[in-house]
Amino acid sequence: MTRKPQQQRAKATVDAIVQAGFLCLAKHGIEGTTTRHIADEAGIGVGSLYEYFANKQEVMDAMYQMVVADVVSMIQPLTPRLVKMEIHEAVRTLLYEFRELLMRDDARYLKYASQAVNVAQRDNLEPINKILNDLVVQYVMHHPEVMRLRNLPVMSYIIINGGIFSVIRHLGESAPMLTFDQLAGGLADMAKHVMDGEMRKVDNEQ
Amino acid sequence: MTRKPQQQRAKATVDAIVQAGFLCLAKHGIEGTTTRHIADEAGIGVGSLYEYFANKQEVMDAMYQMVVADVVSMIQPLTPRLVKMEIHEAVRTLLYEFRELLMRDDARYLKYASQAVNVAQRDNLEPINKILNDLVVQYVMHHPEVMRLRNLPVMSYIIINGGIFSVIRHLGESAPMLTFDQLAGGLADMAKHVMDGEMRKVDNEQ
DNA sequence: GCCTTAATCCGAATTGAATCCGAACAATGA
DNA sequence: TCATTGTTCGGATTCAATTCGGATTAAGGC
Repeated sequence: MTRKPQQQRAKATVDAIVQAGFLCLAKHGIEGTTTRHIADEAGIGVGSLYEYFANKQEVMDAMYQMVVADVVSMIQPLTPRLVKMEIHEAVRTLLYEFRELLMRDDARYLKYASQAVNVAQRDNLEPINKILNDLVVQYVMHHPEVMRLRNLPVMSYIIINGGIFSVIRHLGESAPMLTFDQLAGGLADMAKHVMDGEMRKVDNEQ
Repeated sequence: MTRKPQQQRAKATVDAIVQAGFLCLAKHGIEGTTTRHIADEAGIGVGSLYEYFANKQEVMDAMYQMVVADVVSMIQPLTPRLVKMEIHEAVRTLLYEFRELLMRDDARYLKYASQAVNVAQRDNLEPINKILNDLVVQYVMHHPEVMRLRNLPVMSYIIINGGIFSVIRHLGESAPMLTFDQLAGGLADMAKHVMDGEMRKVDNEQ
């Protein structure tokens, strides 16, 4: 029966468990992490873990809550500054803060996020990346005007990764805020805008 | 000791196991799927499963291979048509084909992909989505000219989801093809291009 | 300070799923 | 047909997650 920690030492125990969770995840990976690992790392007995968490998953959930809370409280105080910036600068600033947060404490949040978001890292999205890159290359060959613009690699990387993730996430949503048509149209528009925009940038520099 | 299937019936067994894997995943979710489930669904004994797969993970890997192979062989024959299209049309076409593939056979690939790509669906990225949406709203209030353009929701959705995923994926890569600066700059450029492009579209319609 | 009670901690015992293994059952081919 | 090799099977084993009952410790009233 899981209970709420009331005394000070119990709060410390709960916290130690969550911290140990991050450490173990970093050390052993998500599969290799056992409740005994976590308990040992936290310096407590296995039984104590189950006083406050119904099961291992709840420990993971608590870790997740912590990540989310930290992301939110990273963005919140940043908002007033961000909204006054140019869009370009705002995005960059936010991204660098995000990276800083992920890398903090020996990248513990990043390690968690990598495991949580993306299991298929064991091997490779490589074949898919490859064929999509081939597609881009061939596309460029058929549209010579595109060849002028640089950071094509960057833009493809983002659109490809972002596209795959958005689509999978969207199709899996139970109550999507968007229709698939909107999403697909949006991605298409985005690709077009990026191409036009980059092209224009090149023109202006000439 | 895992072996290669040599006789016809053994090949059928291997195939049945992989197929059963997809069915069980759809039925019980990734956690709820046991080797016995898979074996039962495939109409074989548990032991047989271990003749061809060293462990449960290898079954999952085989499923993954199959998804990847099918994605590749979906794109390959499509390429000649795609490269002749306008970028906008090409992206849309590709996305619709991708969806069709994911939805095929009672969405078996989608169910796999959702589980594989995104564990944290149990609860919510909600807090993060919310704060980011708030950020967008406040941003718009400070930049009234932006207010004119519609499908802001679509564009935010894509940039936010795509951005989060790209960054996590990139930071986790052992041999990244891009620097973080390039990625961040690319995402920022992209946001700018989209804003400019959408704005221009609205202007033209007036 | 002492006692009562609830909170906390513990780790051996239980449970159940993953994996192993050796016997039984087909196929091949001589 | 027999020998050999491939295949299937499900009970036995292993190992991690979870439970449970008792030991230990803090808190508060007297």
